[in-house]
Order: sequence, then C-alpha cells, then structure tokens
Amino acid sequence: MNVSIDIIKEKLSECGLKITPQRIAILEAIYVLNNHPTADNIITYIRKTHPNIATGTVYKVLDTLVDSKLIKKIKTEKDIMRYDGILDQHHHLFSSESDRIEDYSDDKLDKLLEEYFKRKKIPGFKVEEIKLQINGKFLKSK
Amino acid sequence: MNVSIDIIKEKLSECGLKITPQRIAILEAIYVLNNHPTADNIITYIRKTHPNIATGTVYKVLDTLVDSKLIKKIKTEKDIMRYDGILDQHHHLFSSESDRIEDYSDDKLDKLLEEYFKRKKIPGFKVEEIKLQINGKFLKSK
DNA sequence: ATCTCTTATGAGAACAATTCTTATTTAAGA
DNA sequence: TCTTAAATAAGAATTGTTCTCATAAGAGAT
Repeated sequence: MNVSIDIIKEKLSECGLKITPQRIAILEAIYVLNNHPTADNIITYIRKTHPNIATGTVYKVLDTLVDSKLIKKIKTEKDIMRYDGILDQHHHLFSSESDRIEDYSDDKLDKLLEEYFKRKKIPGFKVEEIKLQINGKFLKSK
Repeated sequence: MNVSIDIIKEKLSECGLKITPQRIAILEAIYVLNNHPTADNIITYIRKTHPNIATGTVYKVLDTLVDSKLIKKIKTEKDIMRYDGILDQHHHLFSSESDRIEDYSDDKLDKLLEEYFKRKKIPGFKVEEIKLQINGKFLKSK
C-alpha cells in the first residue's frame, strides 16, 4: 500500500479535518502497518520519526479518523482494538491459533448474502451491513 | 432459559471441572441474564446472592468456562466483552444505534455458507467456523 | 506575511477493565 | 477423615484508554 503524503492530506481535507503532522503520521502508519495495527503498534511506529507525539493524541486522532470514516475499528476476541485503513467491504479471517487477522474480500459471496437477505427478512430488524468473521487455521505460517 | 443447578453441576463435571459455588453461580447468571452479559453484569447479578465472590474470581471462572467451551465470548466493534451461554451455531444482530445484541439462527443460511466454502476454498486457510455479524437497526424498541 | 479564532496537541493524571500475587480455603479422590 | 492439588478472596498491579488543561498550531480573514 503506497499512499503518498499528498493523498493523505487530500483525504483529511476532504473530511474537513485540519491537516496536522500528527494526523498525517498516524494515517500513514495505518497504511504502512497494513495488517490491522493496534493503537500500540501505531504509537511504536510513529515514535520512530515523531518521538513526541503524545499517547492521548494518538487515541484522539484515531477516534477522529474513525468518526470521519477514514479508518475502521475491528475488535478481536482477545480484547484488543485494532484499526483498519481499508474501507471497501471486506471480511476477516481470524486465526484460532494466534492474533493473526487477514482481510478477505469476496464480491460473489457479498452478492449471495445480499440476495439471501433481500428475500429472507429478519423480523423487526433492518440489515445495513453484513460482516463475516471466518475463524480457522492459516496453513502456512507467515 | 431454565437450567437447573443439577444440570449446571453435570455440565461442570463433564468438563472435568471442580464443582464450586462460584462456578455454579456464574454459569447460572449467564443463563439467566441471557442477553450476552458483560463481566460486570454478571458480577452485579451474583453479588445479590453471593456478596463476597471476588471480582478476580469471576474473570478467572469466565476464562475457565470459555476454555472448557461451556460459554463463548463475543466480539463487538464497541469495546465491551460479552459472554454467551448459547453454544449452538448462531449469528448476532448488532444495533448500529445502541448496545443491543440479539441472537440470530438460520440453518438454511448456515447450509448455504457451508456449501459455498466447500466449493470455494480460501487459499492458505482452513475454515472452521463462520459467524455473521449483522449490523443494522432494530425496528421496534425492546 | 500577520492576526484571530478555533481546534489540536502534549503531558501526565485519572480511570475502567482485567490480570496478577499470595495466603487461605475447599473439593474430591484416597 | 486425610491429603493434595486446585480454586478463591482480597487487594495490588497492570494495561489500555480517556480526561484535563495549559500551550501550540492550523486555516481563513486581513
């Protein structure tokens, strides 16, 4: 994932957010560390080049970015919040053996599910989004 | 959900777990508070009848029960861990407006997904379980 | 470029949820 | 009943996150 600073700036201003070095660094980190980094992963990464970005700032910026829909949160069973910079509809493969999480996109599956729920209504509930949580084993270690 | 103490005891000993009043109370609480209680919900509930079960004990027992597959943890996008005493394959409806979570069972859907992934393999990954996280709106308030 | 105003940030305290530590208690088999 | 390993209570410690508030810095207006 090769996102230039300029594109990041553009994304920020499209959302009406002030362009700050902290926000750029954090958003860039999420794109570089593209396997669903935790807040802590992000902090460690950006401290290399920006040693004095405060922890609180990172959490605040992450919240802002989630609110502006520039990133998403995902939650694991192990109670760690992770962030995801990929916003296209996709599912997640969760390892039952480790913390590993991978993206899984499948348009055909999405269409199948969409069709299914178009026909079969859930009483008292309006479906907005369906995310699969696919648990299993990764066959080759990364 | 009307699970007697005797059945709870049976479940515990089937798993090779010692039968303790704490474990019985906690497991019973999960069955009674059947809408995916948090650890705190469980603590509040059991303290009514067992005022001096320690907080740490509750967390430890919950871990034990999860390990023994007597209960499950559910992941939410919000950062609260919840416990579920229903072990049959089922999915969850998440409210996009509140903390409400409801169960959703659909055998036909499960078969459809099973068929789908029998045909379409995910390279490098062995699927063990598929859980849908269906986000949307509950039409009538509870 | 400078001014102004609003918003963002740094630093660290506060907080909530969970885990750890240790001495004591208890369940369950001998 | 005795024994022993496992479970528990109490509270300290840790972790991840949020809050507070004084200072700094964007961004539009001048």
